[in-house]
Amino acid sequence: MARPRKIDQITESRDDACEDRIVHVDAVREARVGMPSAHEVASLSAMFSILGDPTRLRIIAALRGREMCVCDIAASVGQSESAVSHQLRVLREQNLVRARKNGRRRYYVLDDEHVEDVIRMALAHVAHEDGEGSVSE
Amino acid sequence: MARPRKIDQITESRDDACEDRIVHVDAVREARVGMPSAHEVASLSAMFSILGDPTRLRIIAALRGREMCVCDIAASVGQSESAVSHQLRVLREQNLVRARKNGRRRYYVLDDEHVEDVIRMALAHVAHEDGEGSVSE
DNA sequence: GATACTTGTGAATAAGTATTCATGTAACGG
DNA sequence: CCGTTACATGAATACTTATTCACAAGTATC
Repeated sequence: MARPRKIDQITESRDDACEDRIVHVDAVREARVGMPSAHEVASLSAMFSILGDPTRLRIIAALRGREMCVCDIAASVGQSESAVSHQLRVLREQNLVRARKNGRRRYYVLDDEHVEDVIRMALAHVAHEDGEGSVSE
Repeated sequence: MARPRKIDQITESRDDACEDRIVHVDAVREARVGMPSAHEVASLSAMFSILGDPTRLRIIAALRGREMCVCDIAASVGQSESAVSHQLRVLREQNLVRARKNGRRRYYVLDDEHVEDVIRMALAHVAHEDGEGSVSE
């Protein structure tokens, strides 16, 4: 009925808490052993959440191999400069982009070489899915 | 002040719309050329959104190399079976997991070899970030 | 068939979030 | 200075979403 909490609490592995019902004890144990740490899960989900927004994804895509000022980014992704600026702050806080100041412009560049790899791999994934025809069914 | 729309409209590239101000015309053109298609952006962001939830991420992590029934997944990720069932439906609809029915149990497996790769790469990224000490500052 | 068990699902709801508007601030030009 | 440009930021708000509760549906067991 409610939604009491979201983050911060579920990052616990609950090894000590009551485990409602377990059918395959060994499978659960293995799953728990192989489970990324709470910190890793938090970092990963934070990163994926950031990439999960179309505007941010476009911003990152636009910045591949290029530095751009805010208004050009806005034009590239088709959003207002204010909206882009808000999202750039999110990306900045996660160290995904970095800004260089030149006059009154601010030129943004990607600050994370791994993110490009992840997106490239995910793009390949999407292309493969489409080719296989198993994307939306 | 408002937030009139979110998806479905911003997926347009707006090549025809008014582009507020453009400083570096060539950079914007290049960015637009290199921009993934609206369909790709939508698919990518949908996939990243799914991975952006800690519970779903844990579910996927638990299912790596293993098939599990719902109650064991719930015990592994530390959530109620209902919550897990809801999330499994999301994962099912995106063809990330697949269910096998056996008696009254339902055994889930990963249905996407690429997702594991993406997560593995992202994990490496997080580990690297931590080592560099540039994750939360 | 009745009952217990496992999972799916719908409604409710609280928390989260992305955009817009308005405004602030720094940099440059007059 | 004063206005303009380029960007940042705070508040407002509409939209999204993850969990919980209650219950339904299917299955095995008695």
